[in-house]
Amino acid sequence: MSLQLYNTLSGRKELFVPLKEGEVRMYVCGVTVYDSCHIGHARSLLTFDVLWRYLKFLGYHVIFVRNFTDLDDKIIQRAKEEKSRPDLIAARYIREFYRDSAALGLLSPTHEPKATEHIPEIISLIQTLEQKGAAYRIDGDVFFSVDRFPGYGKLSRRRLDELEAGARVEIDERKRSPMDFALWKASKEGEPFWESPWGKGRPGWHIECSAMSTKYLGQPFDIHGGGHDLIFPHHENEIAQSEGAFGLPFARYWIHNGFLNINQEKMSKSLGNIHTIQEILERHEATALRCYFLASHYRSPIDFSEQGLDEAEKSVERIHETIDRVDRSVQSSNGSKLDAGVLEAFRQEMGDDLNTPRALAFIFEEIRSLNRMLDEGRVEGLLPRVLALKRLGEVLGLLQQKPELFLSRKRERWMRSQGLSVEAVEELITRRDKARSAKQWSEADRIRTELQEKGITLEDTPGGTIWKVR
RNA sequence: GGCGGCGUACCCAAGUGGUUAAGGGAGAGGUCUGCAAAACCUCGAUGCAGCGGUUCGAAUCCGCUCGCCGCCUCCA
Repeated sequence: MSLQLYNTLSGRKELFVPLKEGEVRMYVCGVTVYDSCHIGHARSLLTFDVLWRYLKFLGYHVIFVRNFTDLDDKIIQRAKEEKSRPDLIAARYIREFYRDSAALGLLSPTHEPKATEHIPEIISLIQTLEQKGAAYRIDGDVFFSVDRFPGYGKLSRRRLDELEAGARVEIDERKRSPMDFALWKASKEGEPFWESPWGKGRPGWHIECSAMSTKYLGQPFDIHGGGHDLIFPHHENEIAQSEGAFGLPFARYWIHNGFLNINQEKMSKSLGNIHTIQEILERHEATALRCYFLASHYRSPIDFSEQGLDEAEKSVERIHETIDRVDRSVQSSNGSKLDAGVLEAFRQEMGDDLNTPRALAFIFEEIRSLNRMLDEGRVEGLLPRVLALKRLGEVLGLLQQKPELFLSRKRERWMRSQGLSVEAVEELITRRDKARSAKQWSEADRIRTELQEKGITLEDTPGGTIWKVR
């Protein structure tokens, strides 16, 4: 089954064919480490985590690079505010990033380069641009000259004259053209700096991605991704730098995830509507957040809501419940094959520009079908389908933990928040069981009601009474 | 001003020319159960912002109108 991906560069879905057969080289813009990551970052991270997992599922060897921007104005600003140092600020938020990343269940990329560790490559790239006449220096600054790159604007579909007409940014009068951007910035007193042919300074924002992507992936490489907001100017500038320097295409497929809004507004510090990943994961399972995002197409904007997250949590719980039910009732035998039809149906949906909502819909159809088989006691042919389903769950990152672990974590969080103890609950259940055996239904129901008021639901199954929260 | 996107049931959300408009959550009825819960079954949009048009046929294409949003500035 083929994979079609929407390429921002062409503005349409294209058949994905990697440059080198069987191998995919992919670069995604990571975060600037000046503050905690929020759920908008989470959406982008999860989008490309799923793309990576899916490419591997298709059998590709994937080299995945995601950078850290560990030096820029915002980090310097933050350091000043805290009377700290930029490198310490960056180190702190990189640590936080790794913690969030683990909590979200992200697979680690092949490489996670930092801008500060690639200064020689950056300097060398700027020198190449200077030699080509695409860059010019003013005092200790070096700028890219957009007029020297005829393709400027091809990614964001803008023309230079339109950009200039609409430019609202305060223009640095020294620049030759208003859209020229900094490749290298002379450092001011007290700012971090590196020695360079242009004096003490530091890289501009865009140049690091050009330097690092090419170092690890070569040029051209297959996929370049990031948030929708990066199309202009960041990715446009990356193209200008890399193609301007080497005269080769830069990245072949440009993939951008849609934005996440809060109450139809962008998340921003000034609006005070930022939800950090950490904050959300205190109240919800990471799997629920993942499922919530997967229920929308990655390019569509999402208007974030906790209600939506609650609904997603219920639906993902159903997947876990079903698989747990299968695990409890069907003898697993080794050597079982994965059901080819299930895998193929999944590829069909995902192959259409990662249509995860449809892939998810298919999974729920399978869930219903499997439950019916179990209800009816028809277990022949069930195992291959369950194994295939588990595989799909892994590719989407939904089934990273065993179902019983998902259920018990949810239970623990509830018990902790309500100040309940497992022993007390199980004691009550034992008493109810005794009452039930004696057919003392009113006493049994009284205990069940008591537990229900504490958010605990009982299920009397043939194998005994099990309990769930909320 | 320029460029782009969106408006589908109570809520979320697929579907971009052709049999009965996915899926999830909520709701109603039923099977099962001591009663429940879970699971399963059934039922929920003669209609896809509105109005015109093209077509044998449109949620899907075209035009207009209304409403909402993003980018053009640091931003996932």
